Amino acid sequence: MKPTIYDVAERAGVSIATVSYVLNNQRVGKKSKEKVLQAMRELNYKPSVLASALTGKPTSTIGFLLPDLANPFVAEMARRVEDRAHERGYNLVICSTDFDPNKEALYTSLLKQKSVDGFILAGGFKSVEIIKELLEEQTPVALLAESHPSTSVNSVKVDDFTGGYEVTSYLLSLGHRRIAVLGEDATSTQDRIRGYKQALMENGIEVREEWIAISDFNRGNGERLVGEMLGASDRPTAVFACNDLLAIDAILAAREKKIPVPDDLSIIGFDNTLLSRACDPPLTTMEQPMQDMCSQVVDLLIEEIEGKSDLKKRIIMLPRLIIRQSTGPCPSDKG
Amino acid sequence: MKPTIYDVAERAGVSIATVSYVLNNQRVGKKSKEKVLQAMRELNYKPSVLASALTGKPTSTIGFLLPDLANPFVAEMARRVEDRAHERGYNLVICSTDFDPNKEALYTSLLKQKSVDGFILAGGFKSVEIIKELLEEQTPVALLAESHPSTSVNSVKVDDFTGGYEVTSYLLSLGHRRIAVLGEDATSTQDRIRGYKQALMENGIEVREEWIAISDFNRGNGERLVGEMLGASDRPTAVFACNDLLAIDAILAAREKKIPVPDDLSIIGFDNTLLSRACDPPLTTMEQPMQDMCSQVVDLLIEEIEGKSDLKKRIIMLPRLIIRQSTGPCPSDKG
DNA sequence: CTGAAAGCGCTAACAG
DNA sequence: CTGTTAGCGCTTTCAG
Repeated sequence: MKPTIYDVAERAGVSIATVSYVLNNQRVGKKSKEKVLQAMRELNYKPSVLASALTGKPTSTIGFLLPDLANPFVAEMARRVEDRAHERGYNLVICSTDFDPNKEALYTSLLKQKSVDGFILAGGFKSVEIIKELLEEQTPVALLAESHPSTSVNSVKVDDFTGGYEVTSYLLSLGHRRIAVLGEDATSTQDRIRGYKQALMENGIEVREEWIAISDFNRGNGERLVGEMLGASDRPTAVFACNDLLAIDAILAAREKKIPVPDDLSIIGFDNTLLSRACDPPLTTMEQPMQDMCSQVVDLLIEEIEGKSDLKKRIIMLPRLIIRQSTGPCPSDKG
Repeated sequence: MKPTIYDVAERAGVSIATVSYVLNNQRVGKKSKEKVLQAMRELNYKPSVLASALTGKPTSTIGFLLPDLANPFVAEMARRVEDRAHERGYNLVICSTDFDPNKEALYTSLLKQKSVDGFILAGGFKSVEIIKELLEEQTPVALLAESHPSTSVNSVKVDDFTGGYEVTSYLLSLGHRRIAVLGEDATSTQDRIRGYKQALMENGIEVREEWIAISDFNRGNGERLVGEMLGASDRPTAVFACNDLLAIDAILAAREKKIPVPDDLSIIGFDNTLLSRACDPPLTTMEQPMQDMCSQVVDLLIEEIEGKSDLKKRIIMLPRLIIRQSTGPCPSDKG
């Protein structure tokens, strides 16, 4: 069997209390301490987190719910969160929710049973009820790339409205007037679209609802949606995709229809994932300062867990336009 | 406070033992059972996994060590593993090791303290000592996309040798004679390269060591390595990249040097990740049957955890060539 | 079929 | 400074 605190105590010739004290660096005489440490080494003793957690100590484990780990953007984010969490001595239990409130409920419940110290909810977390419930139970929570205006909860995100606005303004500055949007059913998308509409309106351009496409989360759906818009005789000259993956869908759709990018169609993404550099043409995209955002949520959550701070914060970062080769001036347009 | 088994017992007017029995559906009288269930519902009682684990029950948590979650291939794999694990009622604690034996040691040790039921070690797990140690301690382990020939451990992987052999044979069949390889420092790469060499030798083609490049794990390094090979006057007409990410590096390098793909340079990847369809040209690549592999490791591990089977298996799956547009006939060659 | 009670490994008063 | 001891929430003999 694995050695327990009793084995260590016996070997060191002290009581288990003393061992426990050195474990938690409390006041312990130098000599006993050395004996205990020695015994621990000899037995290769590792205290059980379970047992200590049962007495009320934290488990140093964070539940991290995200939409879909297979999405490269999400994965990159997860890695950042993981790194910061590990730096601070926490592990991550990761669950993909697929934007499904049932899974959200299931996983939060399960992980609470496993006594995680808190939750990071990323991307498009659907169920506001669950967030409220966690809050009421005093379970530490922090939202990443998401925020619920009406609830008082820690969150870190990019300013999506501004992002959408700037993307659109950039396309407008290139002369585009017929700009489509492709998004997912997430609050971030909605904000980006609001920014998009705002920019259009400020320039006296009519918003055309048929050019606002919301993809569900099945892969390939985005490609089809863009394909349909491009198939129309009166087609857009630019597509604003609400994330890089969708932008790639748009590129594929254009390639399918033999529409050259960026000559006849400009495509702009969002996120600046690794993909955006790798695809062809390299993607013009809005960068989210992921590294920063991720370490911030982790820190925010841990402050709350460790009780160092009980005031909630909402941190909003500004996205930044990265211009590559998927966008260009609007082709001469007789419409 | 959260309700405990005592609260339920009290409310139901039975002893905690009875409650525990219904929790584990043991023999319990129909009436008491109903009362207990009722009480649980009313209190919204959820048993603590910690407490039950402390008595020797499993935690239903698996430690999943992988090289780097930010790598899209790895992330996709993680998602598959996650799905299967969840289906079977397990959660995943995910840790990225960056091929660093120190991290491997750190995380396995930490997670053992947290009483995970077993480990899945994926990709390029470096430290054989750790694997042996886990085995000796009887900690359930399964390797994914990796195997250690000399140790008796559950594993699921693709036949890398055959993969390398077939990739190379395919390039040879297209007329290529000057084939470079780009890999990472992992055992899978070594096997694939062995297959590559074998194919060359069988065709009486000399192996040129300067065309075997091993990238370290810093991004962009692959691109530079390929760039150097392509810069030489006597350059390869095909590149076999040992994974899709490296293949994209190769594409970028070729683009940089204005070498058209596949006309003047064929590039072939490995893994068939989502990326391979998205990049331009779409990548010819060796597909690993990931879905299958991932559910198999999970099942293998869980069988061991649940003690249903104590014989070890090594499952080897065959990769499959997916031909897309990044490969073509060898350009006429005066060499 | 059900209850009393010991114990899982550790923490934290409380005494000494 | 150190030991005794009572839990933490649950499982599991062992009696009844």
